[in-house]
Amino acid sequence: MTLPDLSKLSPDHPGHSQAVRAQLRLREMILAGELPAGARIAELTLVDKLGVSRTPIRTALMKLEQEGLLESLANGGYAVPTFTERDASDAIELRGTLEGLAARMAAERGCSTVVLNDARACLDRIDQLLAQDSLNDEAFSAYVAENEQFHALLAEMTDSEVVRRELDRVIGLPFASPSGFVIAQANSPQARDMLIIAQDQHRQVLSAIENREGGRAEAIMREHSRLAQRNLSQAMRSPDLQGLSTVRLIRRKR
Amino acid sequence: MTLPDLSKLSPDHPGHSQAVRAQLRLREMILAGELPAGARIAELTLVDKLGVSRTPIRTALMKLEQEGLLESLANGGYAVPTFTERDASDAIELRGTLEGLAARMAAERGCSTVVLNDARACLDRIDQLLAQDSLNDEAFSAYVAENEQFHALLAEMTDSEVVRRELDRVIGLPFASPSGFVIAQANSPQARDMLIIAQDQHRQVLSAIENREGGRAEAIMREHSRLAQRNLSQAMRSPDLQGLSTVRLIRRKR
DNA sequence: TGATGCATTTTTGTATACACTCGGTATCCA
DNA sequence: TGGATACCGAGTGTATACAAAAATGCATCA
Repeated sequence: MTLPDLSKLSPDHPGHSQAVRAQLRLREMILAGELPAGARIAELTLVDKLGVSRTPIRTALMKLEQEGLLESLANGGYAVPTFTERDASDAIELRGTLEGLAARMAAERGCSTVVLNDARACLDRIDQLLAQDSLNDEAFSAYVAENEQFHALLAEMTDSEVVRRELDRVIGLPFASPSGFVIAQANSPQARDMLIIAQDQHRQVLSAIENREGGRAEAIMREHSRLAQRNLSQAMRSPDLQGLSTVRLIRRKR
Repeated sequence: MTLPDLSKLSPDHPGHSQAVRAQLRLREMILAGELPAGARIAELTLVDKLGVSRTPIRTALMKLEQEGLLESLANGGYAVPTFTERDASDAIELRGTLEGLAARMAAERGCSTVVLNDARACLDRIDQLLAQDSLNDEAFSAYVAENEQFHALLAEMTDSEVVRRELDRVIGLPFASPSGFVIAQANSPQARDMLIIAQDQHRQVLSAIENREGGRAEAIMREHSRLAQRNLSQAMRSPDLQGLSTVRLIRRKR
């Protein structure tokens, strides 16, 4: 499979403020490896590279630090952190734990039928996508979108602003995204099988929530995140996936 | 018991940057209820109140938003959010879940003997404090400090930067602090008993970690957070604690 | 009387100049 | 030659002026 084209160079993200545009551009630059990992990032160099003044750049840097894509240095300033495979693994485990909490809370407290219906519809669409025995790039992108949608709906089901916010935040962490590494094995022999398993877990967690089985719902979501762990480990070991932007950020052995 | 004096008005927090000082001052103002909940906060009014320019105020506002003490409005600007008792409860549950994760990871992966020794020493100091049958204010403050220290050490035990950062963040959330509501029942009849129970859980989780009993460690920390839930519920129902800054932020019924 | 459009004002977004701190280097003195 | 000090530059912290956008109020018209 040809990897999806991630080379939207310098998209201007119109309609946003300078600060947001700077944030988006910077994120792309970091993910693309354009900024040397570990090296200090001077605001003034970014003024040249991005063509905006220091003020929006400063806000963008602060936002990216809170996203975990930059680390703040002792004497002010920021640097691109170096990530280990373990960092990525921990981020996934963290997400799994919080999604487990969300699922349990949804089950115990109950959640509105409208969200449940949305979730069911979302899973139906995934079923349709998986009906074909091999996924083309287009179907695969659609799967990724629907998958993230389902996980977002799960966060909504908690009916807790605190948990929802935190879950959104953690999903935004580097490597923690629910579909961060599924791309790693897009149409390999086992690829579709993995997606089938994931989808079954989706169905099961939804049924657990509907039946008010809190413990079961939590356990399923935790186990569900192990799929991402497997994908991560596979991506790290597959030579032809080393070019992947997400994978490239991870340094083997600190 | 006389409630601890929280009226350090306008401390200048020397040695910090203007931005940090503004952040600290603003936090105090919010906790003290000086800023009307729900109302929009204009930067210019803060320029007058704090005597610094807009730039450090902006950074302070962003930091406080990420702390959960401010919410950002759709068209820019910030407002003091209104919290419900359920928000506070959710924050505590969230902390319990993450501390459970931390304890389990510490148990499963093992952690350095130095941190374990620090933790043991910390618990010994708590034991000493609890040896007296009634705690004066001083001893009580010391307890709060040691308690937070133990929880901080727990975060360190994970040996995972990702989880440690997230846990630190969640502990900073409004109402989520491990000793957020213990103050609520400082020297009531059951007060010391509660602390005794909490301390026993501290001991048990440490032993679980040492014995590599991940599941047990996790369960203990989750249950441990229920003590905070009980304190919260008690604080909300006790009329003479309504003046407490932490409690005052919570609106009954949204 | 109600709604709509415009003008005014308030508030945030952006650019930039200045201040201050921290490293590095070169120079001077012992 | 070694060490200490002074100077210089790079970079962040802060203040402020200006631009743009949004909210407000008023007046006018249907």
